[in-house]
Amino acid sequence: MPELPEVETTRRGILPVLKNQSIAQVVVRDARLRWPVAPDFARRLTGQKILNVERRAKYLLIRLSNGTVIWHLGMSGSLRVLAVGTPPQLHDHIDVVLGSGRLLRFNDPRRFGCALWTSEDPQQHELIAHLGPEPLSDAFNPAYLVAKAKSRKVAIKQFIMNAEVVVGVGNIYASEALFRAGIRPARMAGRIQPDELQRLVKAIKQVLALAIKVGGTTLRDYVNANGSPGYFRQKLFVYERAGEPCRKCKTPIRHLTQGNRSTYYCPECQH
DNA sequence: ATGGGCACCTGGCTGC
DNA sequence: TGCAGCCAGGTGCCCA
Repeated sequence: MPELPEVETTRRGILPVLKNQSIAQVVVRDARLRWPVAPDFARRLTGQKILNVERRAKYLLIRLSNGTVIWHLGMSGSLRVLAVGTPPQLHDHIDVVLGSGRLLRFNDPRRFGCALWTSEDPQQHELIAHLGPEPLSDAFNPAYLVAKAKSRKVAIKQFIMNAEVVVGVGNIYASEALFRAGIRPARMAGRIQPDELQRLVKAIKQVLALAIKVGGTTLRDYVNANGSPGYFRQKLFVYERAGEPCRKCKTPIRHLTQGNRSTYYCPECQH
């Protein structure tokens, strides 16, 4: 479910609630996530103070006085803030109960998410250390992307979805950014001209920044920390719009499959 | 090194 | 009404 804007929206929602709180209790109802929740997860967290909530790629980093929780929402996960005593529902796998009388509740129907405690520097964690630059940072710039794309034969859409190239660009925003940049998603990355890649860098930054501004995209079940949906769906130009008229030129939007994922583009606006 | 395909899992929708 | 088949915001891993 969540791409970078949804994870960032979640981070901003939970940060003020979690910051400087102590963890009174942790309830793990189902440990069968992508990687099983460690048997000592609850014990490691209980009694710790939450110092900050950061984000790297689509991972939330919950900084505690004794370490860090690396939390990923997978395809269908969400973190919500609720009052202690709120009855758990189906797929509510983990509760982090705070001293304030509120709790952080993790719901994840498909269980592709994970929650890992580490005492080490999370930036050095094997899931995080090898990741490419943050899309909204200066390190992600045209010169970088041009160098990175050189002689790469993968389709540009799969290329920008590769977290080693740039993090945080998922299936929705990859199609949307390519539309905004006017680039066809199936073209080989290494054959895209520098000026086009420059437009693409700009488009990725713009689309992600705008999506964060409006709270992300809710297609089916994404909700933020307050249980509210995101409003970027209204601003989608191509995603899930196959057959519908392009918002710029009225040409029907096309669909294709790349790497087992759906891609959408306008045959008139993208070359 | 690179690219491609599959696996993990549940639920919602479609069409027979 | 029931059910098989297909699809879904991610990403690690295995194979050529």
